[in-house]
Amino acid sequence: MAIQLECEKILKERGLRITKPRMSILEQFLSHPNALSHNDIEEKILDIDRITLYRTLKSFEEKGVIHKAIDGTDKPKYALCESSCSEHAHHHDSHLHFRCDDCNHTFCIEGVAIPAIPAPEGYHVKGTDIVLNGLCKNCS
Amino acid sequence: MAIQLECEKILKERGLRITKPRMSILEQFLSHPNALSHNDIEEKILDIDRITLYRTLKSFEEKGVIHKAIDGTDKPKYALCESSCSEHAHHHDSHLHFRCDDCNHTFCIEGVAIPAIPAPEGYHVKGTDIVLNGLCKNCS
DNA sequence: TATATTGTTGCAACTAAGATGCAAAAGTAA
DNA sequence: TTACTTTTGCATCTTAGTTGCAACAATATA
Ligand SMILES: [Mn+2]
Ligand SMILES: [Mn+2]
Ligand SMILES: [Zn+2]
Ligand SMILES: [Zn+2]
Repeated sequence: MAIQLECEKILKERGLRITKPRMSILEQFLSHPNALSHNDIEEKILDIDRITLYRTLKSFEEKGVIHKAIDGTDKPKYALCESSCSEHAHHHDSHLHFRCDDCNHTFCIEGVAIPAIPAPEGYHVKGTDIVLNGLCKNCS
Repeated sequence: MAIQLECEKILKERGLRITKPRMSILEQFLSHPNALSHNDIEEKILDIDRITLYRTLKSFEEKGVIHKAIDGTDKPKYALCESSCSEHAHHHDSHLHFRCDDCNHTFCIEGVAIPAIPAPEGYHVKGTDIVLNGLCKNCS
């Protein structure tokens, strides 16, 4: 499917109006395999206000279009959600993230089972986030 | 051992001069079981310049006194290192962190083995960070 | 296809986080 | 006590993120 059409489809499905900034931002996510920071996007789309970008990322996250990819750095990064995610629930509890030491890109890794970590004495575990680091496919 | 003496000992061991700000900051780490953010410390020690705090945290980290505790939030938190850590190497690769959903405190968890995560196809894994969340001992 | 309605954008203005240069002050060793 | 070196605190700057608001754009519906 053409990338434009796919963007429109996603925005419509999540009840977001189709606007120029949203289309270009979403296009960035669809055309990059790695998670993107606010800054990454700002550098790629020059004709967009940074406040709009903040707000777009926030509403994308709220509507289940993107999710924060925890990668151990201080700069938040965002990545596309699975199509099953919605305003009400994100459904990728069990995927992990990989940060490349060389290119510094962060990737969502689907299809690797998250092991159950034995709960430390006295703690009640509800969730597990795993961040791997090392060399990505390109940098190996 | 008196807490003052312990602070002095740690600073001397790591080749850091004993100064008033360093003593009070280190005292905070020794007297709290949870990881502390810049802000946590600033609120507790009122007579210290925030720039000095930034620089102290940085040199503590460089000298192996504290380490960054990855906890999935955007605010960096720091926790005491094991005594085996040094300027040249941190030796707590294999401990994990727990963030409490209720009190928002982050704890280092020693003594829970970090499982080997199967490496995703094409990636070369060098390290694993695990962050658990749920309820801590106090909040359970 | 024009209009009403509502959501979105971009700007200004603000707050918070963090870094750097530098002179004065403090710690250490002789 | 002095000489040497590190550390501190201040001023200043940069970057990150938030909020209020008027103008504007997207959609619905007549
Ligand atoms: Mn992800
Ligand atoms: Mn730790
Ligand atoms: Zn890479
Ligand atoms: Zn708690």
